Amino acid sequence: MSTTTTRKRSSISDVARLAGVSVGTVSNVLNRPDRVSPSTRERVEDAIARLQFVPNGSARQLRAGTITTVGAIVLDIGNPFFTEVARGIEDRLAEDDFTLMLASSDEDPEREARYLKLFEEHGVHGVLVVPSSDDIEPLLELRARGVNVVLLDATSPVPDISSAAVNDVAGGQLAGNHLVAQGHTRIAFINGPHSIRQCRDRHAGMVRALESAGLDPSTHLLEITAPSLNADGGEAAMRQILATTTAGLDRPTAVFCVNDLVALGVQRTLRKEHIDIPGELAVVGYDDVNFAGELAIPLTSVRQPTHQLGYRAAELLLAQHGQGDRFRHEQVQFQPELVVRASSSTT
Amino acid sequence: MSTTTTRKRSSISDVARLAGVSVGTVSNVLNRPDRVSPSTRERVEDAIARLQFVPNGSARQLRAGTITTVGAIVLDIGNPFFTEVARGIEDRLAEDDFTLMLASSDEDPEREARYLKLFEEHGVHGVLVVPSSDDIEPLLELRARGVNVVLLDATSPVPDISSAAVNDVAGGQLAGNHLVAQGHTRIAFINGPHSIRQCRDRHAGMVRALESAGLDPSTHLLEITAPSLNADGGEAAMRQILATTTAGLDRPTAVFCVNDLVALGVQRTLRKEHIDIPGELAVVGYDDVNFAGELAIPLTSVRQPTHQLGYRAAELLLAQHGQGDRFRHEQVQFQPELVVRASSSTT
DNA sequence: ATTCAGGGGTGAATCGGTTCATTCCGCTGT
DNA sequence: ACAGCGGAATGAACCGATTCACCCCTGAAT
Repeated sequence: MSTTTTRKRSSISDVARLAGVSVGTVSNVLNRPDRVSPSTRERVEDAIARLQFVPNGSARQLRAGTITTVGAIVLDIGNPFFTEVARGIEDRLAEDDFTLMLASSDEDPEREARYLKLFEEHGVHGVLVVPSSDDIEPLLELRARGVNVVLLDATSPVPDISSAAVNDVAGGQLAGNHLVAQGHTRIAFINGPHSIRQCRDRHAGMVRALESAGLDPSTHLLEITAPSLNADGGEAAMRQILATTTAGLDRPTAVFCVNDLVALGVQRTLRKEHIDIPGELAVVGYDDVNFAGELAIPLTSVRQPTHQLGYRAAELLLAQHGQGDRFRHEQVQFQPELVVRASSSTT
Repeated sequence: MSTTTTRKRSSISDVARLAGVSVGTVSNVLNRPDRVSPSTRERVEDAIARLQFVPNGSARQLRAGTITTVGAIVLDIGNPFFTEVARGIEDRLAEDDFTLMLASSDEDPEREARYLKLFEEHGVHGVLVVPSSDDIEPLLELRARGVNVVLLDATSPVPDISSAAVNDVAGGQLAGNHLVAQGHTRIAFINGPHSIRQCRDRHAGMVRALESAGLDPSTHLLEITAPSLNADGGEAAMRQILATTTAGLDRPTAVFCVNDLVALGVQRTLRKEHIDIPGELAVVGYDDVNFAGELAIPLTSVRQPTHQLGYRAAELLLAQHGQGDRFRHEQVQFQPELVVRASSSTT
């Protein structure tokens, strides 16, 4: 049983004293054991064990500079899409013995900035960021200060920064084409703020789909901004649509949701209101999260290669190691894929 | 536009030189602005801005000791239960301007140990841990070395460590009583390894429910260990049950799943195999995650106060601040609640 | 015997902040 | 004119590791 008293952390010099060697030797035991004779090494290791010595990471890092931690900031940790991406990141990092620190910005640039500062102050090797706004200037500055930066689920507007993303315009277009093909001409889009690129792009894709079908978006597309990008936000937005439109008249016959959590809220609302899916209202989501296929009405959704996205982004980050300005940055883009299920298909 | 060259981080003495003051003054501007005359303060702030100075967290922490970061280690970041708990933690921490570093142990004690070490080396203020095994000795040692520790979703076996948990025996019992009341006498339990307390306790609760109904668990309860505690694990376990039992004979008429992700996998499997829920097989999950009520067959589940759990745990951690050994530790326990839906109810 | 090589170990300098005893300076009161 | 005072600024010591120039010693080579 360990003691219950809180004693001060012991330092490398405590170990050195107890083992009867110099601090330099202890440091060598820690970092280059082969440079130390077996007998002294054992003495030192004994002392380490006896004192329960744990090296002070701050001191080590202060002197040595580099470190094997990377930070990641995603928009919403409650969204399975992002946790799957995080899993992909972790898997790639683990291959090089790096560890991940995960944080959620909740789409708030201020929170994002706070975490970036935290990461930078602690000297992470790099950061993977899903930007919560278009202003990537802070990220460029961060990079200029020596922190590797890779944009995640975003495409870099400048060539000298790497990014991994999924084509969201194509995703929106897939959804739009599908709905149009199903004969819908009044479509609602429950979206997030256009300050978020993903939202803007998916909207653009939807617009493009309508236009290429000869439908004027300004009359055939109704965009609603959800108060939050989760199930509750979806419910609120759906209720707003129901409250401001009349069935059979101006009410949309299909609703496209910016993600599956929103779609979940929409389905919940429609069930409570006894509105038939897809008969009265077709529903399409985005992300194809794990439960999408098992919902009361299995959800049509746009699938993204989540794990791959995270994995590749981490790879881009690790590749920059030590390359400095010489590194050839890459903008990787994956393609989404439509998974059609009962929520939008009349057959 | 920022420059594209990677320059070295500037330090406090660079700022001091540029502003024409001493390093001490710069430090004061940073930490106690009121001790500095407005004119010098402005000069220093100018210099900071011009150099894009970001204080080195390692150095600061090395000298100052304390810090406002806490670490949390959960079993599976892909499980909405844990992300909701994390949200609760974050909310409480934010009130005191602390920030959260989140990590996932994947139920692997070794990964847990790695993250604990990482957190300790970086001198976090404390850690919240969902233990991946019963051996909390490492955590006690960690505490003895001065890191505050609170057990999350676990009850401390020793009185001098705080914890916040939900009564899992009661949860298992709720599920068991319900299934028995519905007339089931052959029940399968898709569980995780008993090295995880939650799994053990839920099992104990189920056993207790059967016994109090006069049913011998050894013949009426079939426990299967899922290879992983997610949808894929649930699917594998369910297929194993189907492969080793015969409908109408020894096949269970109800299956209790250790969490909702597993239940999701079970539902998926049963749908593919055209087995009716709850007619041929009733399904009960655990956690009542956001999508539980919207599944094809709405899922009966044991609800836990996730947000509250995280919030309270964080509170317990923050309360220990500076109290040292004098602190009166607390073992908080919440009660779960059964939410009955169509997946287990014949009415 | 002398030189040399090199393994093993030493300890002071260093990283970039915080802290605090000390100095500096301008102003008031007598 | 001078002691006294207090706000502002200084700069050296310190936190705990890493690093590296240097020393010691033993055994091999000349």
